[in-house]
Amino acid sequence: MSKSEVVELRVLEEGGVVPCCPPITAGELSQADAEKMAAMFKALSDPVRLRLFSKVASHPGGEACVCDIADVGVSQPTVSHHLKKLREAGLLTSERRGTWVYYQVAPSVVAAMAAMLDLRG
Amino acid sequence: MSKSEVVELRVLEEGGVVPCCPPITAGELSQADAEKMAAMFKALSDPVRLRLFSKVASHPGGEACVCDIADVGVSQPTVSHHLKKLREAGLLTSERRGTWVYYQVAPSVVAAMAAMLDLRG
DNA sequence: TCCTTGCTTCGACGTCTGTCGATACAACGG
DNA sequence: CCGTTGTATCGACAGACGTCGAAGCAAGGA
Repeated sequence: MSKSEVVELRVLEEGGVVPCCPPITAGELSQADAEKMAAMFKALSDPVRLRLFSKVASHPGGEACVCDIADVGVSQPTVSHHLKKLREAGLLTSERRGTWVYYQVAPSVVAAMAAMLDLRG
Repeated sequence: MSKSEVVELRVLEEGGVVPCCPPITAGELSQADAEKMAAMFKALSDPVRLRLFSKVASHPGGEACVCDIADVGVSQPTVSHHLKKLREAGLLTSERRGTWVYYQVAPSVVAAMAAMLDLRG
């Protein structure tokens, strides 16, 4: 990474899904699209984050309390750090309910990835 | 990353496609699967690499000479460095023909990504 | 009001990464 | 041969990243 700017991935706009980027095989990516896609892939480029994401995604109801998914082999502050990264990338959303914080997969995230990979069928 | 091991992504075996990992939403990822998938996403987590990959993928014939794709805003050694990373991740293959080196998208890479995202049609 | 539990933030640390210029290597043409 | 052009490797450096323990904040119970 040469820049330290935060590139936020917009896969959701109010009212519906907005594809974040053109398919990766459809032509040369613009600088801006490349940065958006890279931010998304980067968020998934760590084994711990991937496991956290898949734990949330596969949890009944599509959401999970931090305490349900925290057992991924690193300390609790590190789990929190990775969940924050996933939040910032727009892949997860979080909500406090009483004592616990619940994480959900942001809607249409997987569909947005599918669009990038040109798998709209 | 805490470890420095090289995790090689095997999307191709002799004779056919072998899905690298289970779908990301199908259940909790094993440590090993998470590392393989992370390696693939990591290779695509840089804007320069993403642009190089898309240039190769969208080039007529599915392959491109380095000289055709090298204009991505960084120096020639840096381009070479990124192409090497994409090769090591199993996303691109390369072949020297005379003076020039041609890069191709490794077959079934995109399909392997689709399997991860559970988009099997 | 205190203590306990769940989660986040802070500060520090070693390691990995992207970048470059310089240099080396490969293939070809004179 | 030697020079030229295309590509890869080397060595160095600044910045980003993953990790941890310590400390902070939020919510609820005694």
